[in-house]
Amino acid sequence: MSPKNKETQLNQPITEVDRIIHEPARYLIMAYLYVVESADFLFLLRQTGLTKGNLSSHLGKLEKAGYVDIKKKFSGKIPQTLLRLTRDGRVAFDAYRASMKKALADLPNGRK
Amino acid sequence: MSPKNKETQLNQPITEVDRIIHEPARYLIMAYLYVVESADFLFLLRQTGLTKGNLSSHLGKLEKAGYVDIKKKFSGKIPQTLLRLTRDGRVAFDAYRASMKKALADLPNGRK
DNA sequence: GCAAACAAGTTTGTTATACAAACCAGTCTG
DNA sequence: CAGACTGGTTTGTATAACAAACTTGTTTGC
Repeated sequence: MSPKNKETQLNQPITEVDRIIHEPARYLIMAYLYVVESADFLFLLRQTGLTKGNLSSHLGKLEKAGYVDIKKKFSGKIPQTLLRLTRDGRVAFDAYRASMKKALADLPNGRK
Repeated sequence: MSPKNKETQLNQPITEVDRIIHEPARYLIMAYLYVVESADFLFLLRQTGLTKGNLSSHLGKLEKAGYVDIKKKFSGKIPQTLLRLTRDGRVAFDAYRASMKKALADLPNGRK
């Protein structure tokens, strides 16, 4: 009924993973903000390859989660949206990466 | 307009990640099948902590993706559902883990 | 021997999500 | 000054995850 090894019990950090960051598009956005500190909408648009609508809505979610700070300015007469990771965002991103690494590591090998 | 570092260009393996496996519940299911080779529905139910409905539907998706093989038997008079990873499933799982590890590694450090 | 409880799942319904397409306000250009 | 372009936001749709309700059959209590 049960498998041979009744003791099998995996660590399950993956079930508690931060869903906000787990979404690949948002991971990517956060990864960019993580390394560049601050960027504008169009930079992220180009780099991530997302559509504008998508980028906008993911940024909205990240803002709502408190992970990014959105500031709207004018650069001359042109509106410009400036994005940066908040401290919380940086912390959450580090935590996500650590927890995923842990989930991905240490799996017994199983059999072929 | 753009951030200071115009060269910034991350590897973006994360955008091509296998969405079937990326879902934590399914990752967990596959991880169990990966190590135990074969298990029944109730074993997975207990181990994963998913509800029956959820487990059933995730298994359905994994089957449709060709990642798990579902066999229904009777154990005496009691119906029993036997699950195992297919070869494709094992390969995909390995690939997913490799690709996520890569995405999680090598991020420049950014600034505080 | 039949009613109620249980086993092993599946189906259904709700809520949320990702995504692209359409839209919009304002600016620049020929 | 008409049309194209910038820099986005809003809207619509299809999928998804999840829990709750249901189903088919079996076992147990009375």
